[in-house]
Amino acid sequence: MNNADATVLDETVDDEPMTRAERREAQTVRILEAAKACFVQSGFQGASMHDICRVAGMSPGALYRYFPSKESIIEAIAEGHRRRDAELLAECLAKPDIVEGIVSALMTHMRVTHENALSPLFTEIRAEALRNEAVQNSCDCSMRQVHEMIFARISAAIADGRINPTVSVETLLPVMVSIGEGLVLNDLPARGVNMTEVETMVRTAVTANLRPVARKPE
Amino acid sequence: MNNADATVLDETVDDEPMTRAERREAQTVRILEAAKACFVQSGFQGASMHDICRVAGMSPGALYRYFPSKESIIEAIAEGHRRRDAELLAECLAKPDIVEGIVSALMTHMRVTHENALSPLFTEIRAEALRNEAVQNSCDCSMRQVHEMIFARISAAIADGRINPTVSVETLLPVMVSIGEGLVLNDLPARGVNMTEVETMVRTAVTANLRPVARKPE
DNA sequence: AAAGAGAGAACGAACGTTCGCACTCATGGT
DNA sequence: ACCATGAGTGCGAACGTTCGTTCTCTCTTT
Repeated sequence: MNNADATVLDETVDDEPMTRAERREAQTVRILEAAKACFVQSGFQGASMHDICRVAGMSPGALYRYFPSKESIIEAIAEGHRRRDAELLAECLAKPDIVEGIVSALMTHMRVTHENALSPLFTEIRAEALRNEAVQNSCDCSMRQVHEMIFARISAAIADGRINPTVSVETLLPVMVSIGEGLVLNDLPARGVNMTEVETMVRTAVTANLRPVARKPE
Repeated sequence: MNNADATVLDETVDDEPMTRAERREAQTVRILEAAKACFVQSGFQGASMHDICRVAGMSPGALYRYFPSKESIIEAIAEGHRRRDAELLAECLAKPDIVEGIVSALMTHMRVTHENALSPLFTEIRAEALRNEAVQNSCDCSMRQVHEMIFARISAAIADGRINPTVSVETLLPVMVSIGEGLVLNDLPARGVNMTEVETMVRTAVTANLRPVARKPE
């Protein structure tokens, strides 16, 4: 937080009165958004509570009514991140064709991350997970969910003879997830890479490794 | 640096006398190794100079004779990392077959990173690059070198008709580098993933996207 | 004697957090 | 319909701690 962006988060001026609970929820979101902005700019350890207070437009005393510590804010952000990721993935994997499901999961993840400029936050969370146990658990949980979802679909496809992968599922899964992480972290759209071509590459790679078996129409 | 590992870096007891320059070099290395250990455990921002001093077995006054600031230590580490990566890559890419060159570059990078437990440090450097300009430059420089090396080889192979890639080189490069980063960051060997199978997957994916053209023996 | 290397107390700044106090507002007894 | 009440909310100074760094002094080497 080097620069003096004392400008506060967009002050949504709504005259309509809020209940206590509504206001509380709104303030919580406000703090989390401010914290995300600060963490992206300075890192979890580099951003100070005073920074977050300034961006959120409230005093330390007020902020501490909503979160008991800096760490609890970090955990809330990591957890929110995890939840959204899981939802997104489940949606994409719902496609009937498994290759298309995986390709769309990868591409959508990249697109959404880029559109919301989440790649730095993701990088930060990944580093923090190395030493913060709560964040670590959040990441592990996320990873486990992803694995379970894809594992179920791939195992079924293998059993049905719809695909004939080059290697075992135990290898297939972590490698594909790692590749996805690499693609997301690098924020290729921001670097002007042609996303249509990326999709071609991804589809080619996934297809080559899953080796879908041609099925005759019933 | 929560735990009280006052134990100092392995005190290499060498009785043979050293020249001033030799001792200076040895102390510099000693500090860098201590710093790496602290940074891996607590992050660049989380590790304190006192932590580094304790692990290096010297006082703050002594340490500051070698590095003018904490940031200069971080920069030295990032730069050293970059240099070693570039050397390693150049070595692997020297293989005559371009597919095998890329595959071995990826696999070697993963193996070396795992053997030296560098994945956490790499994660840390990547996060720090988001806000530290010097580290950012170091990473950019590394990335540029990698791109140039692979670009030269791929372009030549295309011009010779030895490969016929699915997409343009401009997409091929960043995607392959991103995938490599994802694989390295995730430290698959540490998670018990079968590296032979990983190699199969990587080779399949690279081959499918580069599409080497079969050549008749001359 | 001059310069290099090391020790460790000490510095000001900044950190996460707490405290005391003022204000707001939903609520229930009248 | 009213206002007394108490919990909810906000402020900002202040706390104790820890941070990166500096200083002064003492040895060691040339």
